[in-house]
Amino acid sequence: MIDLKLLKDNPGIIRQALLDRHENIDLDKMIELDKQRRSLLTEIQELKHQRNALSEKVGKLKREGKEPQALMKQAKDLVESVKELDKRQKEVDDKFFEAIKWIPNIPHGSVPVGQGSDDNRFIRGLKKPPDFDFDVLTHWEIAEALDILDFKRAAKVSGSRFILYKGIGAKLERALINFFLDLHTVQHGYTEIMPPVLNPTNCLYGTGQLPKLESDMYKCRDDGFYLCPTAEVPLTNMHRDEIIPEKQLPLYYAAYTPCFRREAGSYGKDVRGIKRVHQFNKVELVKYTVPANGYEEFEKLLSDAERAVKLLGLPYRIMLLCTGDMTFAAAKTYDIEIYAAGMKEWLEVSSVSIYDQYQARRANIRYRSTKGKVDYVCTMNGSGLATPRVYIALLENNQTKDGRISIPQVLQSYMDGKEYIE
RNA sequence: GGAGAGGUGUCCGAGUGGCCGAAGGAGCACGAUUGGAAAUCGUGUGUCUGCUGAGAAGUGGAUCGUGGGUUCAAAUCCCACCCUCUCCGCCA
Repeated sequence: MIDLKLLKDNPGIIRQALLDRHENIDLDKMIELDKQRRSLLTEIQELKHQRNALSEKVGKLKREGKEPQALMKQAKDLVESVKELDKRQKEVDDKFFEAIKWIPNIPHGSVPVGQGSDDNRFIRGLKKPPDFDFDVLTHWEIAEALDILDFKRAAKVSGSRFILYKGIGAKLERALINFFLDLHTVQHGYTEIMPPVLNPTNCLYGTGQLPKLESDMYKCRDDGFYLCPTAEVPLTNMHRDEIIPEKQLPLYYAAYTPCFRREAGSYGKDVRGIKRVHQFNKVELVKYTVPANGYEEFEKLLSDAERAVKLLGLPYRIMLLCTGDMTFAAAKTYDIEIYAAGMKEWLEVSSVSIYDQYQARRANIRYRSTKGKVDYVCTMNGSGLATPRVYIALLENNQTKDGRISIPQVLQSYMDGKEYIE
């Protein structure tokens, strides 16, 4: 949620943000609703004040053993009009708060203004894809030859866009998850969490998936739960409605969870292989910080995720997303992309975003400063990393001329010391 | 799934219709004490929000799990729901 003071005092900033993000939202209507609700509120509060004053007098009279009938009648009449106004106010209020949920976050000043992925800015890493001196295969060709992914049976069990890992292929997936978790918890200081992955509606509003991404999530019919689309949801909602003492900040959390996405609207896109699937594994990193330290911690979070890619020895680059390519709630986002030699494309393996106080306002996560002031925390998160695309890159970049896959050294201890999949 | 107990501020906990935004304690902040600290003593300390104000502040409203209801007046009474704990049942 944006800061409501902005809407009242400085709507120009929001207007510019909407323009930069190419969001078509009727801001004037919201400003008008806000005015309405404020004036109604003032009116109601005045009446309630009168009522309260009368009630107080009634109490006093009774205590003194006097007759309060006249005052009680007066108060009763007042109450009627209060009820009427209350109802109207609630209607306007509901409309207003429903509407402002659709206002996205204000992009940070360092974010380039642009339309889409072509306007993203190269930050660091590899500028050109690496060369191979033989004909490289795609990951689905390699996986089938090595019998480590079973596409047919995945489809039989669950349909298209599902993965069935097999044998040492399954072990490789598990190795990646464990490597990521160990790296971030032992070396980067994150606390490991294993959260529930069925999350109720209010959690998804808290992190900003709802209302906008409703159609991209799986919903349980009978209980209203959503299947967790990213561990960001449980990790950020852990401290919902809390006031955290400043001394406890920053909080670092890392969690492995499966992630579920309907991929609605991507029919026919990336159907081969495991680039775009309905269920995938991801280790997610989430930080809660004091707003003043937000961007410093954000850069550190990025390098924590980057380190995972580096240690795996995969070719990567870091891109700064432009205003048009960022998600709804983010103020700034970096993507880490790995080059997949077989598919010949850059794959997003991590999206690292900072939300400033936007998520915290929605989820009501605050901190008490050492001086006693209460304010919203700053939240941020990033994948560290999402496995399927790392898996793709491993198969496609680490393939050898003779059809084997070399296992990166950091994974070998998780793979019974093996150096190759063959 | 059945039976019972309970949900109050940052935390613990008292409060059964008006003088209760809420005793007491812990914590936290500031000050005194100290060479410094601990301990001790003193003072302060919920949150959200409307209006006025440049601001300091002033003055209102709301808030005791959530939503309704009764009443001039609700933390307190009534109804529904949610959650937690204990016991029983079922079960990986």
